[in-house]
Amino acid sequence: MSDVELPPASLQNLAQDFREALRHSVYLVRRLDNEGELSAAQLSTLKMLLHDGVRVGEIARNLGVKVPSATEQIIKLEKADLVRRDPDPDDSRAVRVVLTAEGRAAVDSANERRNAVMAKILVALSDSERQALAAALPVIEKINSTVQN
Amino acid sequence: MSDVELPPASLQNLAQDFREALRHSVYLVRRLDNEGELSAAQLSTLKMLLHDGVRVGEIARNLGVKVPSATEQIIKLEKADLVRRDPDPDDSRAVRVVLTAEGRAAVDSANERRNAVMAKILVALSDSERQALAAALPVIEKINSTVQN
DNA sequence: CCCTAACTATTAGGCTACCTAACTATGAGT
DNA sequence: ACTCATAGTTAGGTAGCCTAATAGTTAGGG
Repeated sequence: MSDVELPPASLQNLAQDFREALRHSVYLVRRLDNEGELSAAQLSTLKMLLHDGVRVGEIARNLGVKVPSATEQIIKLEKADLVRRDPDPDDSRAVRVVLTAEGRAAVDSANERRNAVMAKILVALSDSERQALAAALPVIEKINSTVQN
Repeated sequence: MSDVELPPASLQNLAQDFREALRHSVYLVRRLDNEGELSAAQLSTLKMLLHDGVRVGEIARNLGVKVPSATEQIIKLEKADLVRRDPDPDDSRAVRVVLTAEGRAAVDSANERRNAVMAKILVALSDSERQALAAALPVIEKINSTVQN
């Protein structure tokens, strides 16, 4: 390989360290997940629906899963009366998934519970640590958005 | 609830935003996972073994899973000749899991592949973005370490 | 028009990785 | 030596993802 354009070692290190942090974060997410009445996948799905009337395909795309996986989650949520599947008035192939009142309440409650757990962790950090974290979040989201495919 | 000790709204927001970032990162991790010959769980398990002779219970604890889940992974890795299970000389209930030469090679190769993918993403960031990310990683790891339960 | 190609969603079947409960074997304390 | 705790495995179950196959709908070209 050429030595032009070769990313500096620091980039490799950053990649390594970031990957490691993400790996460990998986355990954190898992922990958070036990905290709730809703699974992570279910909560994520419900969150998509806060803007009413979303199609299955759009949900799948936003969640980074295939359409059948989204359908599966939606069916579970429907059985729990958290969502409803309405026909799309404009396209009868499509389905508009909407939150029920219970669904909306469930999102709020699950969100609060999980935020509380997370806040309890964050409160142990110093101001500068919280600042560093806050400053990095947009970057992380930018990175995440590159995966949107 | 009392209004003393109540965390400021910014803490709630940070918790919210961080959770959201983690949620999206799951998709990134999934993407990275398809990049490798080893699954994330397998690679994580192998990584534990870079310090030779680790017990099953310790692996489980480090991976944040229960012992049977660790056993399951180890058996798969053993079938693939990536690890070996040796009796513990000091405690014959215990098992010392050690990497084989192939296992060590597999870790290195999978790591490189994944780092390369990640580096390709990171190279698109600006210097200050990379700095912000780098500055936050220790904080994130600190947060992660609080979960070690 | 209508026929084909593209698209939306569901169903069917399969895999991985996790869990709990029950078991085996060994170790350690009294 | 008996009991209780500890290390690991086995058995059985669940969630969440996938691909392939299917049904129904739309849209565009002859």
